[in-house]
Amino acid sequence: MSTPPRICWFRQDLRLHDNPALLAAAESGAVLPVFILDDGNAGKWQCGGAARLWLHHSLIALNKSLKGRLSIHRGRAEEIIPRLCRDHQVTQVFWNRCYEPWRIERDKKIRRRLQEQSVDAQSFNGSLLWEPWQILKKDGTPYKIFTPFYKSARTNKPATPSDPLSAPGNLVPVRPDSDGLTVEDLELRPDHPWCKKVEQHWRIGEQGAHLTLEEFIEIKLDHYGHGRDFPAQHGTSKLSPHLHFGEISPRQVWERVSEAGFDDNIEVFKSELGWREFSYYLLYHFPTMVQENLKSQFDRFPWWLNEQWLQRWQHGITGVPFVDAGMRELWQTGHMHNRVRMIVASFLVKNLLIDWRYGAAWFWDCLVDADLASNSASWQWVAGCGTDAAPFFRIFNPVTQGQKFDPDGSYTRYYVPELKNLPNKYLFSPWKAPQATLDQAGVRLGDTYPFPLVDIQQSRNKALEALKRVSSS
DNA sequence: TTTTGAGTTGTTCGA
DNA sequence: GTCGAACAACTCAAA
Repeated sequence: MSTPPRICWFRQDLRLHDNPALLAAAESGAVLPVFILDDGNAGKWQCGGAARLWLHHSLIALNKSLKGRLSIHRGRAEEIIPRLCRDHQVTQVFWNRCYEPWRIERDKKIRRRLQEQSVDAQSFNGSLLWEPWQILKKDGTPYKIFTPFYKSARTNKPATPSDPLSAPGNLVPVRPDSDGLTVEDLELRPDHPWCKKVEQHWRIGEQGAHLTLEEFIEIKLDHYGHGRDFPAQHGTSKLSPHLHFGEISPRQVWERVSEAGFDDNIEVFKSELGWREFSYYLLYHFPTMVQENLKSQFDRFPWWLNEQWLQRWQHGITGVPFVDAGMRELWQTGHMHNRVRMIVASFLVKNLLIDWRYGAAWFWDCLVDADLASNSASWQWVAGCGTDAAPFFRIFNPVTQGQKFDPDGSYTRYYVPELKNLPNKYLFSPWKAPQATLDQAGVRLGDTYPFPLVDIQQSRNKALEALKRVSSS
């Protein structure tokens, strides 16, 4: 090897196409592609269980695209990257930017160390449509409300995001034979039957991401605005885990749906990409939001942690069928339909009065698309402590929501089969069913299916009282 | 500085 | 069954 390779450090961008760091690295000569599992720096925010399973397969796919040359490591990146540079006489390192507070800190440290050993480090935008620092109010401070943020992003800046890049045409990945670990060595996939169950729902990797996008555009996009609300219809894009790991970029998604035309459905879908951007934007400007209430009045909120209630929520045995269906979907697939996420979250926070952080932690471990920005921002939104959160009186009624958005009950019956013989009228509130109806459906409350943990009306009123006290001070 | 209108996704009650 | 109004008060963004 005459000239030393350049390092392309893969992080949340496990793809070859529209990868600006990779393209720059491949511009002249060989590339040493690197991945590091850096649990030490991530600490509490290391990749959760379900996401690790995803990562396992995504790395296998990426490694394959790189002809098996991905150099895989585990440990502290601020030690590994400089060491690789020394070992292989590397003088240039390329990566795409990440926005989690711990990653920003770490990357700064690495940049300094590389500078000390005269290695040039360059970073790029590979995972956002707009950089968080590009979009500010006239007074130079960041937006806190989605609508003006999104409007500003789409009008003041380049109205459409920049075009995606192609994959490098001349990619020569190199990896010294003895270097690094295998994907299996990272032990991301536990030996557990749960894995097989989750895996069958997904096509993981860059190719799978594009298949998923094309299918979405083909089949679901033209009624997305309405269809996305009905969990039994599978009307959402299911792109979130692909986007989280960067198997596909938001620029690529934006461009493809733009090519599909212009109508309300496409605009609604684009605004969902906008919400993803806004979550990253908030995380960048308000990094404490992963742990702290964005509205500090909520520091006084009388959360009440009932461990048993929390566990029953986690395992989908709250006795409220629509909530249980969602929690079981999460457990079985590593995913939950967006509308149902709002409902189970609202139930935890506003009916059980359990702190949103416990809910966020459970989602973090169970979701294949667990994303620090989206997870934190969305939980704060539901709990009402986010900057532009829902009005305090907006509390989802899990019975009404079930009747409205799972009208034939097929989603709920699928995940809560012990109620499958109940008529629609009582499917979402079995506690109201006459005894004869329960008997006929083979349901024995308190035995085959639990009584509800709380009374929906009473717990709602309790939350309203608490919220009233928090906001008037 | 002051003012004005608006703020993802709801529910309930009463006409 | 359908429809509109009420549900707090506050903060944000822009004029």
